Amino acid sequence: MVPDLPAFAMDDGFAYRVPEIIAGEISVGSVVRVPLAGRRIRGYVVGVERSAPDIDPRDLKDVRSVASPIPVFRESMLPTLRWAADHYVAPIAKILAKTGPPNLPKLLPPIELPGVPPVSGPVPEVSEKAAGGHPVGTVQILAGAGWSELIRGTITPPVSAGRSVLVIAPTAVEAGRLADRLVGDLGSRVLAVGEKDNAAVTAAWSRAATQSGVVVVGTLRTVWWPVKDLSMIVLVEEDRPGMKERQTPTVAAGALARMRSATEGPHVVLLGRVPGVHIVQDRTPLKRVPGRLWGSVEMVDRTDDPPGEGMFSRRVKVAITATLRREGRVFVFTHRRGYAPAARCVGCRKLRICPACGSRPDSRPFCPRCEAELGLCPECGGCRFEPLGAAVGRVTEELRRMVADGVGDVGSGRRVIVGTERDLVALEPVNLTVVVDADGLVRGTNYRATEEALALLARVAATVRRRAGGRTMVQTADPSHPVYTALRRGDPVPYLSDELMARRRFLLPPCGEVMVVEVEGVEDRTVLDRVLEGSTVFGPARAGDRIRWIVQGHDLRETKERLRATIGRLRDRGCKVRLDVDPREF
DNA sequence: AGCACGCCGACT
DNA sequence: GTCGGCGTGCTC
Repeated sequence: MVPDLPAFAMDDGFAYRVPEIIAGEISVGSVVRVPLAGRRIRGYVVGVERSAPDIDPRDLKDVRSVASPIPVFRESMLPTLRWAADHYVAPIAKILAKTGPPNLPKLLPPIELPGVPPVSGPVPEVSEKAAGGHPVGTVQILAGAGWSELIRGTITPPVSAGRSVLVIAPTAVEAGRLADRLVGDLGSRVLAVGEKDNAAVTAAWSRAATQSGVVVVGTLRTVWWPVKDLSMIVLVEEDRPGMKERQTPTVAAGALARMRSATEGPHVVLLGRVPGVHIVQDRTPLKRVPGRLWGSVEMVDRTDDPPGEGMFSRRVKVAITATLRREGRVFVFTHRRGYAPAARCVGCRKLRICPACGSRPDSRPFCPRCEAELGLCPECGGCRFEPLGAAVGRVTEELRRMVADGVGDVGSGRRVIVGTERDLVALEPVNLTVVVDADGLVRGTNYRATEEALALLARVAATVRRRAGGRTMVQTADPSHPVYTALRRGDPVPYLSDELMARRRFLLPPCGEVMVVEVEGVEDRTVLDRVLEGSTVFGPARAGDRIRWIVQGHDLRETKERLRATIGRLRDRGCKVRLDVDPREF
């Protein structure tokens, strides 16, 4: 039994005696209540044995009760869960806690499931094998549109064979949208997992754990669920930020799904426009669905512009006004990095201005320039402020000079919409999309900058209505860059192969391992010296209130094992330790 | 995570 | 002399 206490010291767990009366209710994965150090705590059963090998049975304490009528994980999941604890350097209790629902599970009476109308999918051989329970591994589907139909076709054979599937999207909005589309044909088989209502999430979890033939549709959290008869895990755009946990342990849905696939047998089906570089490394089979991955892209070389042209090239300005004249809609994409942040009131959307010095402060309570207390919004008295890319403000201003008041953000209903990455999810298709400064993305300092830029620009280029002759104009000063070549051709794969070669040369992921360690509350910059010996280390360096180390190596398993003890000691001393394994950026 | 046990400084 | 600070260690 592993106590539900987030400390490395609990990893080995403790042995307890199981009283006769509850013996029938206990199995691996049960949540139990046990006495420990003079109090009662919750714990997870990780093994049930006839006798404890190295302890006198008379010294054992009794399990007091079983808290969960359904085990929160299966014995077959334990290798994956242990792997996650090692790989992400997390206490096993923290990992085990992720498998269960937010509240205690409850037994639900089984429901009658509707029939499944037959539909064919893009990878019939994988679907059939999933239906028959014969594992094959991972496949990547490259498709630009119609994702819900593709998923529907892919999951139909296993679901009609009475097996279950898990469909994971990067955001709750996208998962909800997918679930809505699948409900049409699959009805009550679809378990839409929201993010807010804990009772509803618990009910969906309980259903998925006990009744096979269902389709769980949710976000990252569901990748841990002990879905009964799990035959397939579908990951939509596994490389998006939403598919990796932000806090320690920084688990990536894709990595966990692959590990579950290897040990429990479900197939992994990846769906997206631009797969990650690791797809080439792993030789994951690719299935291209007919049709373009994204709309047509036109590069606009800004070095051709006369000086003083402003934010938009002449060609782009002409295209914007022409689109508006034809009653079309325009999306102007910009990004925040490289610009000073500003903030606006969540209530009245007015820009926040410091009453003392007139500067444009961010969301914090004090002015970063003059340190005056900023207080409530002077316009409406609101107390919440959201960061606003200064880029969005400047782009909006410049566009207003061109098209008066037809400019707004997503949801404003205006004909010209200015937005960033986070606005893409809610954006309705447009006739023209403009990328203000693509070079800012491609030339990021991050080792994954170009890969990320291609994936993001592909999503941006997918916002146009293709049938109506829509297109994306990308402003750049470097039009021959390989990312733009891939973008123009509508094919990411050759670029990914080249990028993999470059990574191999520098032992960067996926050809090597990287990990970021951040410690808050220690002054001694040598605390990790001995632990990190043998790996390539960058740092320590200041990162806000923390000290940061970047650790790189061919294989960091031993380093991580040593780190467990050191991190445990640091946390016991009250230091905050953040560990980002396989970081998206460094 | 808690809680006991520990060893040093400021008090009736 | 003791009350109490919270650093180290243990919990079947």
